[in-house]
Amino acid sequence: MVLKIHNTLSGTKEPFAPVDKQHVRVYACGPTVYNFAHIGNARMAVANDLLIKVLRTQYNKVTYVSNITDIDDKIIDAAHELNEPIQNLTTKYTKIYNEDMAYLNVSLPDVQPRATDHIDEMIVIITKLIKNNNAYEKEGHVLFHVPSFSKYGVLSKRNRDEQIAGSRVEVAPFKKDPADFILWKPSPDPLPGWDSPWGFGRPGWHLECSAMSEKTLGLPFDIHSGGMDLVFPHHENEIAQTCSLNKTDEPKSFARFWFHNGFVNVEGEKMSKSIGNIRLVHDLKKQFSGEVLRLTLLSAHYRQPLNWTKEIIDQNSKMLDRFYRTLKDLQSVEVSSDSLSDEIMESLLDDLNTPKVLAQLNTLSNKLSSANNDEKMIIKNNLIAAGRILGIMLEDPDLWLGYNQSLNPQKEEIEGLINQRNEARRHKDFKLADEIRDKLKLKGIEIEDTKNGTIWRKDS
RNA sequence: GGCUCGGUGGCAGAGUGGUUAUGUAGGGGCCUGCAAAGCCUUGCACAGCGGUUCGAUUCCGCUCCGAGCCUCCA
Repeated sequence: MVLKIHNTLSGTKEPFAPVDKQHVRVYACGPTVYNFAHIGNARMAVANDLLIKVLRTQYNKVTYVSNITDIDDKIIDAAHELNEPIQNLTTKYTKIYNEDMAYLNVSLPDVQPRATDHIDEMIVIITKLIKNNNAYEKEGHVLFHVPSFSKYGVLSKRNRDEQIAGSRVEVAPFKKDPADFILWKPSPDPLPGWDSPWGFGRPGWHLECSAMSEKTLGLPFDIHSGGMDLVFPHHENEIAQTCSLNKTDEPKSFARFWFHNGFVNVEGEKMSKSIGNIRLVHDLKKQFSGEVLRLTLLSAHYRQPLNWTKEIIDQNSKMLDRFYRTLKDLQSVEVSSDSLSDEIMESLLDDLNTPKVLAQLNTLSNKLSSANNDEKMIIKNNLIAAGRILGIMLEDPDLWLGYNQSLNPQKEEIEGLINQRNEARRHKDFKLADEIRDKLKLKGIEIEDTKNGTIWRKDS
């Protein structure tokens, strides 16, 4: 079985082969920390987390780097508005980002470099780019000269001249070419900055990833990832910088695979501040469990757009409950291995086809009622093994489903009522029995009469 | 205007040149005093028009529709 990944560079699904089989290296463009993470940020984190977990089933050593952008004009603006020091803001939101992602069962990257810790490296890169005639200084700015890189546009498959024709971008007067982008810009007082050969200033956004990816992983590395929208211009510019720096026009000398996840829409519309429909993980946490949110993110293929609605959250919540119920029914079954069936593994390896995996798990789960012991073991093994990679079904089934409320403060009262009801049922006083059941229902308690007696759970 | 990617059943969402995706919602039934949970069963589909083919939802072309990017953006 071979892992296949859609490579934006070729526009096709390709068999994955690492540069170094002993050490797979992945870099994902992480968040700009000036606010709470939204569900779109989460999709990127979850997609990459899944990619890494799948890679780890195939390779012994995988290093996952995902940066924190902690210097940026949006951050400066936010800090100014809140009248808060920039560092307080970025430290705070970095911490919250990591907490929110942990809630979604996203593992922390192996390395999480910060842009502001790599200013020196960036200055070195700029100096070299100027020396190589790929960049120039003008009015305190340093710009990358796009025509100096012949392969500009390979990733996003854009023809520069055609773009410019229909472009509505206002071109800064100091640009030699309209497509030239900023490597360094001046920071007039009181804006934050660093001393450089071009004066006090701060780096352009694209530069940090070129600096940090090379420093943390070395070149070329295997997979460079991020959200769809980063393809142009961010990743295109990174390619131009890093390749020019190393005097090559071969994009694969930077990263072999480019992995991009699709967008999350909300109720059919793009998330945006003006519409006011941004869904923050911070808020969703109050209403939904991490596993439900994560499963919902995985319910569509990572490259497809995902329409975030209450309905799909509910659907996935039900699916997850069913999986847990299957696991509950299998509690007494011993697991002998933790291996995933070839079929399901194949789906994961096929460009992370999570909807297909979920369908397979459902099919498997549906076989429970007619399964013999061996088959039950297989069902359980697969659910658990798949859950570990997908980041779901990690809780205790009884607790998840609301059973086993030994710590519920109303436990005695509830069980008292259940005893009263069963007493009434014995006397065939079904009117009273149903009244008691309704009363429990109002308390959020659902009861089930099984052949082993009445059991109860907290209704979610 | 340019580039890219899509249009699958009420909804969500995979996939395939000829055979049930799967979930959810709906219909019918079993179980139950009635429920709950579970089980069984059953509708409902591949945007349109051409072409290739013995056969296309699947390949090709065109049309229509939608989304993203071209400007900060996950």
